[in-house]
Amino acid sequence: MKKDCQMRAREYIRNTLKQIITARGLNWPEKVSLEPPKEKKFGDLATNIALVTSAYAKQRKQNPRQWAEILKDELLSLCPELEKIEVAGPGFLNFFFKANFWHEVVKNVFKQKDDYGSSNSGQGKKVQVEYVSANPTGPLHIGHGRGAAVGDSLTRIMRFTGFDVHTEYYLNDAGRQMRLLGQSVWIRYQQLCGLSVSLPEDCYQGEYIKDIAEEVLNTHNQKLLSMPEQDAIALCQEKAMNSILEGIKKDLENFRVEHQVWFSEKSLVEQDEVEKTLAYLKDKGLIYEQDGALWFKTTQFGDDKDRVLKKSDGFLTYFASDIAYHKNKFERGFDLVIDIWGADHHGYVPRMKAAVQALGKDKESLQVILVQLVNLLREGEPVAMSTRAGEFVTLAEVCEEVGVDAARFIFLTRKSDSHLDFDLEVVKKKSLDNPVYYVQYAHARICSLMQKAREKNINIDQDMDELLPLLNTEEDMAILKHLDQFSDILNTCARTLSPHHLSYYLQELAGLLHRYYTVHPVLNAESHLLIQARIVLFQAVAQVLKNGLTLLGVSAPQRM
RNA sequence: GGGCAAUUAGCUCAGUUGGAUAGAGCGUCAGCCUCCGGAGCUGAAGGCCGCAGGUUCGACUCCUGCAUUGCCCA
Repeated sequence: MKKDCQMRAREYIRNTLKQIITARGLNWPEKVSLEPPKEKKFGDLATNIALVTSAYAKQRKQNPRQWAEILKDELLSLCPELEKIEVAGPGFLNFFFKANFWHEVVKNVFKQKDDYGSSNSGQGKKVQVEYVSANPTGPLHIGHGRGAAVGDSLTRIMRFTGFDVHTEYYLNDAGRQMRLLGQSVWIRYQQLCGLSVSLPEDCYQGEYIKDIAEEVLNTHNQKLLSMPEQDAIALCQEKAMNSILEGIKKDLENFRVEHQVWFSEKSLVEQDEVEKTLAYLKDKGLIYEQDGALWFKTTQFGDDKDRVLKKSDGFLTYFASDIAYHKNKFERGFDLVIDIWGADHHGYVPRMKAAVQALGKDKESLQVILVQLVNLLREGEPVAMSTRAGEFVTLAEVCEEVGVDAARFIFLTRKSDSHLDFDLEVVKKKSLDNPVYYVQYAHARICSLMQKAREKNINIDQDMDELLPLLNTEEDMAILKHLDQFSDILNTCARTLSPHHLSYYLQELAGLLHRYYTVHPVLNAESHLLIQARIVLFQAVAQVLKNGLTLLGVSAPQRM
């Protein structure tokens, strides 16, 4: 995969700079920056090299600016691709490239099409992303949706940037919660059969429990009443889990989220993997017994206190099976394991990292992304949400009301770590309160223009090398340079495990397009060549918008 | 009582290896339709980046303390 022009530019300058620096007996400083500056008046690329090496200049009785002037002259004589270099501020060097350098980006977009922006930065590194993993005790709510969007988009981006990503959903199908679920359905079932039993407070209260009980009644009539209670509860439990799981899978599919593997906690227990893991840790001398319980010395790896793996009543803790699960993950050969958790589980991170180290892995090979809980509002007023009381708005209901595109885009327009107010009325609004429409509109607008061009029989019959030089206005350059940064942004998203940078990039690109559109006529441009040149530019923008939206899991509509 | 995070414009939020005059949208105010989609564009006003110290050529960014908020654990 080719490096993009931005990177090529950077390499180009860096190599030459390095020559100049080392020829003077200086080392290449680690802290040097060579990046596109925020403001375009500072050039296409800027470096602080003269500041970072100011000690050298001081020795020779020069201030950083004088030193920068010397570097400038040498660079200009060595770099024909440069239009000019300016020395600015305390001693920054600002580089300006020639226009034809930026025209190349359009060719690259057309060459690579749906692959434009992709790279091999990940070098095929084997990565697992485990996300959502909600207990199958009720429908997904909006908080799960946020984790789903982040996990899915991150997966798409990392695959696009050269990682070998595998997705997984961990199914907690073996604990107290599941027994409670069976219990809840069993009681509702008995009530439907006319028995006067009441639902204990710690049971699941939601309406969906009644629906499941009714399904049980429909298939089995009153047969369960004559069964041993344990069997009846077990039957209810299985029925409930399957029914809820089916709903979860449907909701995720509707949300455009795919898990390749559904990993059962129960299977770990049944295949003795938890016991084997305990034995493994015991072998390493990391386990001791106290007060009738088994403890894991997580403090050896930086946790604040040791943790219980098996309680005095003989039951294994969730932590025990989680360690077994992560052991299993690493045995499957993943170089990097990414867990996406609700932020309320943050206290769990140190002990899980401790476990990973006890398994002989670097603690960095587990990355936990914490997703803050979502605050659901309607016109600024909080919407009551309590799983226990069964009052909550499900993800499916939210998607129904605001649309999958809008919901996903909102989730992916904030860093996952920060609190999110999700106001149904705002997200529903088709205005800039909700930038998804702004970006999609840019794409639809281009498509509509292209349609019109076809109707007018306008064809591209000229060579690119004839057309591209006509893209020479300030607005042209702004778009070209922005298109060129696409793969950089994707690499940033992958490196920092945060897809939201892409969302901001797309909003900026859409903004540049809308601005261009009002300033420059396309199909009504003054010459036939100019019309073609601008069509080509617009097609390139549409392609990048589409690539970016696809990576967010948001549609790129032709019409709106 | 400990721990983790957050605190940036009236509101919602970006700012990820420490860089130049801290950005965007909404909202407010003022403009742009004989012309390709006005779900758009242009401009203005709006800031002690929670507070106080420290590190250095330079701090919204890193360190320490404090305040407020949220969550987790006892």
